This record gives sequence, structure tokens and C-alpha cells, in this order.
Amino acid sequence: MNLDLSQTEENYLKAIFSLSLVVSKAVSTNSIAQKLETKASSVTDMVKKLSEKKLVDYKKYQGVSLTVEGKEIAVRIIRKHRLWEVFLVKHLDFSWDEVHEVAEQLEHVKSVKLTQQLDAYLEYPTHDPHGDPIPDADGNIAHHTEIMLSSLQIGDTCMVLGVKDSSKSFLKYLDSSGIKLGTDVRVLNKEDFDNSMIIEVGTKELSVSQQISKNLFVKKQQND
Amino acid sequence: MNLDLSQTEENYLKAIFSLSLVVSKAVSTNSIAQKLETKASSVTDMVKKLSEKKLVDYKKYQGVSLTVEGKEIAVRIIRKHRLWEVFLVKHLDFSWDEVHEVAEQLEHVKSVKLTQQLDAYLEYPTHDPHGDPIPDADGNIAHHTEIMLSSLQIGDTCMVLGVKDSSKSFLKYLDSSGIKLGTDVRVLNKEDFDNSMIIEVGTKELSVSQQISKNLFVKKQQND
DNA sequence: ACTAAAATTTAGATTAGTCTAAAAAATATT
DNA sequence: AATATTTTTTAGACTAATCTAAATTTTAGT
Repeated sequence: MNLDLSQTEENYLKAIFSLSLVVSKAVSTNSIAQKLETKASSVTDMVKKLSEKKLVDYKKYQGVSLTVEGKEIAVRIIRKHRLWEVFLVKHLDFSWDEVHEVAEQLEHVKSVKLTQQLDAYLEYPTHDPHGDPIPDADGNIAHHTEIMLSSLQIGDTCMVLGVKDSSKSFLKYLDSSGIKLGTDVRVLNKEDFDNSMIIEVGTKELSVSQQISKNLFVKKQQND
Repeated sequence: MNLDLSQTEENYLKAIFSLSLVVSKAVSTNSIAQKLETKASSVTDMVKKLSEKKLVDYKKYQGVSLTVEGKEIAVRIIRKHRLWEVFLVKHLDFSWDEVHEVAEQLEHVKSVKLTQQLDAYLEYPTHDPHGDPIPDADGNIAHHTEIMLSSLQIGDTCMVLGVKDSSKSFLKYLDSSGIKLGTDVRVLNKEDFDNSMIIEVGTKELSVSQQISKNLFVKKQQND
């Protein structure tokens, strides 16, 4: 079970996993190439290799999907990535737009004990700093039950739980607007013509475009 | 100044650095090969590459030495290695014989902020769990001022500060004998014929061979 | 259904790191 | 000083991961 994978192989599995969440069928060669910023021909080569190792199912021209074992490995890497993100933010004072590239490196460190102990040390966190769920030691992932801010109505109140787009620029924008995980937000108004919203964050009023409201996971609050 | 080195290149620099501490002249190809468990021919190839990058000085058949820049890089890696070791022992409950192989991986993670913050988080430790000094952010290393246990006389008392040999088997032996960093030890007797010692550790009496007493750094205590 | 366009794969090269076996240089031995 | 031994380097080959350019297959458009 414990074939030793290179960082590159691990990155391919991770990419295929996250692409599988978006499309229901097999993942295309091109989409993997795009995600990993490499060429389609390189993807073909690697996919063949992973197929021989029985980590993906692959038939020429038909795209790829992860096998059970491939998925297990991908989830383990994602687990490590997100645990490290929690560590960096909680203990090393990283901001949520800085953690990703460091976690990309830390996720490849191989040590079962390290992951276990880190998890315990962080007190078994369930979500990373972007609000994404952290798979447990058995690979179970709590799925996003949240809704998008954009779907709320005027007068609704909600709490920010996560971001869909976690690009640096988006995260920086949120930071400067005072929006963090756990922040309470009330919808004051919605513009029909461009679907922008006026929201209340703390004591401030803020206008947010649909581009933004469609990328914020929130939990609706009872407004009794 | 900031050429991006591969993990392999970093490991070569580290190996050359630590070998330089033992011999005063240039380091031999063979000794590097032995340390890295690789072949001499591979070492020659890599040394040429590092030489082109101006990280080592190299003349055919004459051995290698680090340039100022090469040494700086080596020291930075060692700093990271030892900081991670402290983290693993202090916070993740690793024993001192378990930390090395994980730290070997963590030391290659590239992020200036990570190292800085980790250092601060650990409260600027000066020594790793084996008693080895941790280079500061400027690359300065406090040198071992300790002496060997084997050099003490009957009746002397000392505190254990570090180990010279940090092989797993040695560390495990120390663990099982109740000898840790900071442990107080008194020399009860010395056997002339094999240079073994009877020492007092806590309430226990223990016989240790010269092989052991020559590998323990200690600080002599005033026995007023 | 046929053709044009897009996606994918193959073929052949390239780079990093490694190896074995042979050649060359340095060191040790008599 | 001449030879034997050891060390080091070179030459040539291999694997992993990548690329470009050409060939093939699928999909989309009419």
C-alpha cells in the first residue's frame, strides 16, 4: 500500500482530486495541464505512470479519475496541507493569503506521526483558515453545507464561513475590508442592475460586487 | 544572491559543511560520497555544478571547500533543521531519536518568514534536542565549550549538555538509561583497564563504557 | 455525414541526478 | 625511484520529469 510517491506525483493526484469535485465525469488532460501550469503532453506521460501504479483509471482520450487508493492519497495530502495552514495562521502569525505557498511545501513531508501529532497539537481543527474542511485521519471530509452570500435577501444576517476563490488578491481584499472567518454580515441592500450588495460589516457599510458575493460561503443567521 | 537550490544541492552543501568541521583542509570526494551514501562519481558531478554556482571551491583531485556564500546557505539549512527539531520535541512529543529524519525533510522548506516565525515561536532556542547549537538569523554559531564525560575524574559532578554521536541506537540507549539533556551525573569510579566508568544518574548507578563517555558533552559542576 | 477545430497522444529531445566501468592522478610501499 | 594501491575523474548509460512539434482522435458545426 505504501509506495513512495514523488512530490510531482502527489501534486498530480491532488490536482485530479480537486478537479473531480467540479466535474462529475473523468477529468480532462487539458484541465490538469492548466491547473498544474504544465503541458498536456507532460500530463499524458504522468497519467500513464499513475495508471500503472493503479492510482488513477485512464483510457486514452477518455480522461482520468482517481482509484480508491489514489483518492486516499490525495485526501491525505489535502489533510496535511490544511493542517499546516492552521498551524501557520494560529501559531506563526501568517495571514491567510500567505499560507498557501508554504503549505504547498509542507504537505509533502512524509511522517505519519508528524501529521497525527500536529493534528492533536492544533486540537483537531475541522476547517482551515479559508474555511475549507480538513479531512479526518480516516479521510472523511465534512462537505460544505454553506450557501453563497449572493443568495441572501435584504435584511438577512449571516456569518462568513469560507471562501470559494482563495486567490491572493481576493484574500487581501477581504482583509482590508475587515472580513474574516466568523465575521457577521447583514445585507442592507441589493442593486438589481449589477447584482451588487450593500452589506454591513461591524459598524461599516460596504458595497460588494457579485463577483465577491458569489465567492463567499456564509451561514444564514436566524433573524428572529 | 538568491539562486534556488534543489534539495539535493542543499544536502551536498550541508554535508560539505559538516565534514569541514572535522578536517581542516579541503573535503575529499570520497568522504562526501560516504556521508551522502552515494558514489564518488556522482559527487564529482555535483561538485562541479556547485563550483559553477560559486558555492564551493574545487580543483580537480584537490577536494572541495565551501565559499562564503556556500557556507551561508549551509548554515541556514542547519539552522532550519535544528529549529524544527526543537519544535518536534517541544510541541509534538517526538523523542530525540525520532526527530532527525523528519527534520531532514522540513529543513528544505523555503520561506524566510517561516523560519523567522518558528524561531520566535520557540522563543529563540540556542540548542537543539541533541545539544547542538542553533545558528542565529545572521549565521553565527555558538561553539561547543563543553568537555567530554570521559575526561572527568572520580568524584566530579556534571550536567549533560549534548551528544557527539547522535545515532538512533545511541540516543535510544541514553533514553533507556534516563540520561537526557540537563541530567546531572556524578562519576563514582573509573576502571583503568577498559576506561569504563561507574556513574550516578538520579538515584541509579550505571556502568558506562568509554565508547559512551567519549560521546557525551558535559559541563563540569563546582563541587564545593 | 463530412469537415474543421480542438483536444490528446506520440516521438524525440533535454535537464537533473544517478550509476558502472574504465582511465587518470595522487599517495603509499618497498 | 619504481611500482602498487587508492582516490578521483571521465565516459557513457539510465530514470524522472519536462518540453516542442507532429500525428491522431474526438468533438463541434454545418
